[in-house]
This record gives sequence, structure tokens and C-alpha cells, in this order.
Amino acid sequence: MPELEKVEGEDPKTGRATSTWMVNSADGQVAFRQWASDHGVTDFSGPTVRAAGRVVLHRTKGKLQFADIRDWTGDIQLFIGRQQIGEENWELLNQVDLGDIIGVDGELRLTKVGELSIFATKIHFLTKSIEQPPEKFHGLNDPELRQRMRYLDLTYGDGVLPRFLNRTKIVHSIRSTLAAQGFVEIEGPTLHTIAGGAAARPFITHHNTLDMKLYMRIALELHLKRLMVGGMERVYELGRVYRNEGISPKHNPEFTMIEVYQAFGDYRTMMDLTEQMILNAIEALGGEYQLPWGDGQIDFTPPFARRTYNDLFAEHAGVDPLDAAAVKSLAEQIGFDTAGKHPDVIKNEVFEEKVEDALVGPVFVIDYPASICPLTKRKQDNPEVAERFELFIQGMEIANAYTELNDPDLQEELFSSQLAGLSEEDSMAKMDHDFIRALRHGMPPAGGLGVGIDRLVMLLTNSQTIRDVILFPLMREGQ
RNA sequence: GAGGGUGUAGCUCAGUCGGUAGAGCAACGGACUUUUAAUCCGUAGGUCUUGGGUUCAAGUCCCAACACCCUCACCA
Repeated sequence: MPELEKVEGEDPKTGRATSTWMVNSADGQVAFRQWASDHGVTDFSGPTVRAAGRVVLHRTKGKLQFADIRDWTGDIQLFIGRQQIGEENWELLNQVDLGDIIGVDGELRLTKVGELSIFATKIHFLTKSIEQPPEKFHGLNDPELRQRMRYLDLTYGDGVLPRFLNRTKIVHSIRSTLAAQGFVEIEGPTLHTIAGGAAARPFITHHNTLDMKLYMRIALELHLKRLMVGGMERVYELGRVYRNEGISPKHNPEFTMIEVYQAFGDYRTMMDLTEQMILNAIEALGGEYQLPWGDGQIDFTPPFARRTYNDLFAEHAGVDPLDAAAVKSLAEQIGFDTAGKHPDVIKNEVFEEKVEDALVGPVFVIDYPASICPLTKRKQDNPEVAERFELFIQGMEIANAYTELNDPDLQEELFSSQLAGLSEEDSMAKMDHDFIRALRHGMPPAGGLGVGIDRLVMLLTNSQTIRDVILFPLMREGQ
């Protein structure tokens, strides 16, 4: 590093690059390949290019060196001859280590063995990497280091950068799908006075000036519904929510969720929207409906199956879901404690145990027991059934949607009646008088949808752990 | 929170029965103008996660702590 400063005009601490050509860009290799096929690969006179990237491989051959540089579009080989770049530049080149970022001017050509390369005329030292990079062949393997030093994982990990760029494409596609249907994106508060809209333990914090207890939001629901009251007829928020729960391959304490509300819609319109959002996201990634998943595949070919909660219950649990006594005895047979619990709570415990893992999907599970859905409108002809669906894929809950309850009196009643067998933490029913007041001013009938973005990205990028789709998952403080 | 696993050089990993700490890559020095993770010769690099204990002797056995991974529970 200190020696570098002896080289005139090249200070790696202040290196600058302008107008660099992307290694794998449309106007780069693609154009060159076209050019090469037009002229025949034996024509060795190529276009002049300028590129910049990190040195990831380096082979020396006396007065000749090969270096592979990498930018976020890909890798390309540099062919660097001592004569071709001159003595002074050659001296500079010999200061370059793996991990450094260099620029190059040269001619794009094929080597004798047909490798597309930049035949350098000038090397520019742009940035010195003082730390040593990971091993060039095995890369960074330790999962702890890959998460703590994500910058190294992104540069050197196979498929890591494309996976996170695909996450961005998926999110962008979702926004496009919604924009095309007239939905507007808003930004609600993340600090809540009541942690409502879902059943989860919140992170608790405090505002000093107001001397007020605050909760990090666990859901987006109740503020978006307030906006529906205010006349924002198609509205959504895509953002982070926080739940003070365990960490697992499917759970991170902060995760990304989208909630969408459509006035004059219902859970069926949300089902169509959900399917469209996912299919468009798949389209954005290349449009293949059969996506790899571990050793198998997921078949996203539309339309996704739509099955009622009760049908699936009967099929997988082997018990009539309407026969509360039979359901209870099955629950006890499994080993659940049923004492003092509401029949629907028991039924749902059995559902989660017997049915959810079997839902390879994609499958929309529709029509849930009303009593476990305090924010959902009941079916007109059957108040025991709520107009709710959940989308399951590979046993994971990906989406959850309702025909939204907009009756303030019923909402108030459901907020205040805790279902037997559910602790306050387990219940979505948390009294929110301010929200009830909003409903009293009239919320249009509506469909509402929530989608776990991280899990959707997992499924579309063949990632078995949520940490592979979150850039900086929560970890304990390192040294 | 419970159970199991892992922790050795910058990175990827060996380390047998408890007996002086190893390799490859990277780094450094040298040779080589068409190479493809791996050319050849040489040099340097370690508080074996941390703290105790057993032992003549501990990377190795025991205990505890810390971090990460897996399974389960909670949750999406």
C-alpha cells in the first residue's frame, strides 16, 4: 500500500473512474458478440473499451499477466502485456492484489483460445483493498461471516448478488402491478401507540419528549384502513414490520410486508390480485412457472388451487370439521391441551398441525372459522365463516387476506372479547378506540391483503433460509 | 426458552491413541508474453473462540461462557 504512492499520478486512495463500460452490459459484451459474429471470430481487431472492476483472479506469465475483473454485471478477463502498457504502468500493475479495484483501457478481442478479453493499453489503480479477500476458489463458506460481512458474500458468493438483485426486481414488479391497477403507495407510522393488526409480541420503545411508551409496528393494517375511511380507495404500504419473536430459517425479527386495500373489493378480488402479483414477479425474473426448490420444484402455473378450510381439514385430518367433539378428541389424541379452549381455537391448532405442512401449493385456503378472525367480515349466509384466505406454498404462509370488517360495533365487540384459550399476545383482538372511531365514520366495503415479501422472495429465488434474502439479518453483536 | 452440532493462519480445511501446530489458496521475494481456482522455486504467517479444570504433558479429555448453524417451541 505505501509503495503505491510512489507511482506518479496514481493514488489508490483518491482514484477516480468515469464513463466505465459495464463488463456484461448490453453495449459491451453483447454488442461485441454481435460484432464478432458479423466479422468472424478470427478477426482480431476489436472495439476500444474502458471498464472497471474488482480483481478476482490473477495469473502471471512473466511479461504477460491475466486478470479477471468483476463488476456487478459479470466478469471479464484482462490481457495485459508489459510492452503493450509500458514500463511505468507495468510497475503500477505489480502493486495490484486480488481484491483491488482497477480500471482498464483497451481493446475488446478474443484470445487464441477464444476467451473474450480486454487487451489492456492502460491500467488505472482505483481502490486498494487493504484486507485480504476470501479464498479464490471456495469463497466465503462460514455462514456467520457471510452474514456479518455481506459485502464479501455479495462480491465472492456464487449467485448472491443476483439473488438480491432479483429481490429488488420482485419488489419493483409488485409495485408495478399495483400501480397499473391504480393503487397508491403511502408511508404510515412505524411507531405505534397500540401494536395492533396482528398477533405478535412487539418491540417496545419510548419517546423522551412526550414521555410516551411506543411500539414498533407489527402490522400495517389499521392505519391503511384509516386511509380507506379517508377516501384513499386503493392504497398500500410496502415496508418493514417488527416482531419480538424467535429467529429461524423462516423468521427474522424485522421483515418486509406489503398490505394492500381495495375499496369495493373483497377477498376474491384480493385472490386474483395476489395471483397476478406473483405471476408478474415470476415474469420479471424470466417467466418460468416451474421454479426449482431444494431438490424439487414449485409449479406456479395458474390458476392456483382454491380450497376451503373445512375441505382441507376433512381431507388431511380425517375428521369432520363441523363435529366439534370429534375435532376435540383428535386434538387430545395429538397431545394438545384443550381444556377451556374455544372449539375454533382447537380446530385451528389441529389445522396447523395436520394440514399446513401438507400444503405444497400454491393453494389458496379460503373461508376460515369466523371466531379466529376478528378483523374479517363474516359470510352473509353464515356468520360462523369469515371471508378470509391464506395462500400457502411449500407449507409456508405467504399471504393473508380478508373481506375487511367495516362494522364498527362488531369490530368493537370483537376487540373486547378475548377468545377462550388465547393469551393477549396470541390474539389479534387489541382494543383500539381511535380505530373504532374511524370505522364509525364509515369505511367502504373492501378487500385487504398482506404478503410476506421475504418468504415470497425465498420461494422465487430457491432460498431455503430467510437470511439468504435479507441483506443484514439480525445477529448478536460481533467482536 | 429446550436439545444437538460447529469454532485451528486473512480464507477453505486437515490434525490419529493426550506427546514440539499442518496443507492449499492469499501475502511477500524470484523465474516465465496466450493463461483459465490449482506453473515452478523460496520466505513469512498461530493467545488452536474465551476462562477454568484433569494430567508429567491438552488443539485433543472434563466444566463453564461466548458466537454461529440445525431441530423444536412462539411467530409470518
